[in-house]
Amino acid sequence: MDISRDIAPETNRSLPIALLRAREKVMGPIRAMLADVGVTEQQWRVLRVLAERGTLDPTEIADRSCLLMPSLTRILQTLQAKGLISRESHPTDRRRQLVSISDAGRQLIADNLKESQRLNAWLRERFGEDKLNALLDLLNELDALERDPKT
Amino acid sequence: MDISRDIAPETNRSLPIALLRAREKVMGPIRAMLADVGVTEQQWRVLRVLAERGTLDPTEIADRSCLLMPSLTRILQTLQAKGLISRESHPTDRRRQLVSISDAGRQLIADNLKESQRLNAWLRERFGEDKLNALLDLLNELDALERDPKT
DNA sequence: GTATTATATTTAACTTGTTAATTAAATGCC
DNA sequence: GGCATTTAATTAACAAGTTAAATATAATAC
Repeated sequence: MDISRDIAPETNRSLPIALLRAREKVMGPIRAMLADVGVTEQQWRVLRVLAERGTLDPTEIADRSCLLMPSLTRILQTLQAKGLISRESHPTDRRRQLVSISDAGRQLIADNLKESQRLNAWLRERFGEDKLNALLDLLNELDALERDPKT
Repeated sequence: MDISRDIAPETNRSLPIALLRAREKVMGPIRAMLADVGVTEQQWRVLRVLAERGTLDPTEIADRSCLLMPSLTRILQTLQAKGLISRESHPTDRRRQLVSISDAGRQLIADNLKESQRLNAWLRERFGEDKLNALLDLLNELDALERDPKT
């Protein structure tokens, strides 16, 4: 019973693995940069979303930064303890919160924005602008597929 | 000081986020399938690598399944406790181990292979064979870039 | 042969991912 | 109003990701 020939794609033809490897390739240098500042990749994502969109409630932050709520809960606690965000309760709906980035948070982003852009530029140059755009288009298109493969 | 205009790509143009979302789209159904069997996505990757390549040492398993050694250590312990793999020490190098999939492990793969292939087929059909291949090519090409953007 | 260096694996400590359960507040229905 | 139903956020429990340090064995240098 040799199962090896029945097994689906080789790892470099396996989409999940290929996505994982590609992500690691791109994130490695960014993680290294952030480690020097003492924030994780996920904390950085949250800060950037808040800097981009302003005050948001946790549900929208989770959506935009691709984090699940339980993870976000912990991350917001950490960021607040570090003084990088502030939270207040929603004026009319007491279940919700309003989260804002602090001046220190904005400063942290400003301090690392240039290096972040440099890494992006390196990728664009090394990989090619056209290929990068093609890749992003394909990924977004994939993400836009309807959800349920059972139907 | 409005930082929002300086901030790099929108999230749907951010490669790390796009890779994350795409991966979640692809892995969601697979994870659901595996949850029914009681193995995680990572445990499934390890089992498949062992089924494909036969007996391997942990270092090579880690490389092929895209796991870091500390994670793999824990996963191998779990898989052994479940009786899905067996381990013996290397005959000449006592630092190393030799890991093999067990009959139960092979059976688990056999039991889920068809559904796994069905999910792959769904993706190929829904997304398009050509696009899928183009995506895999781009991802592999990205992964093949030299590592260090500092140079 | 012994000391040094390198390699394979594990452990530790902390953060996040994931699913399920819980709490608290709002909404809808009668 | 009172009660079931939704919704926002948190907590709990366990698996995995990540970095650094520890352990054990091999290989190398002298």
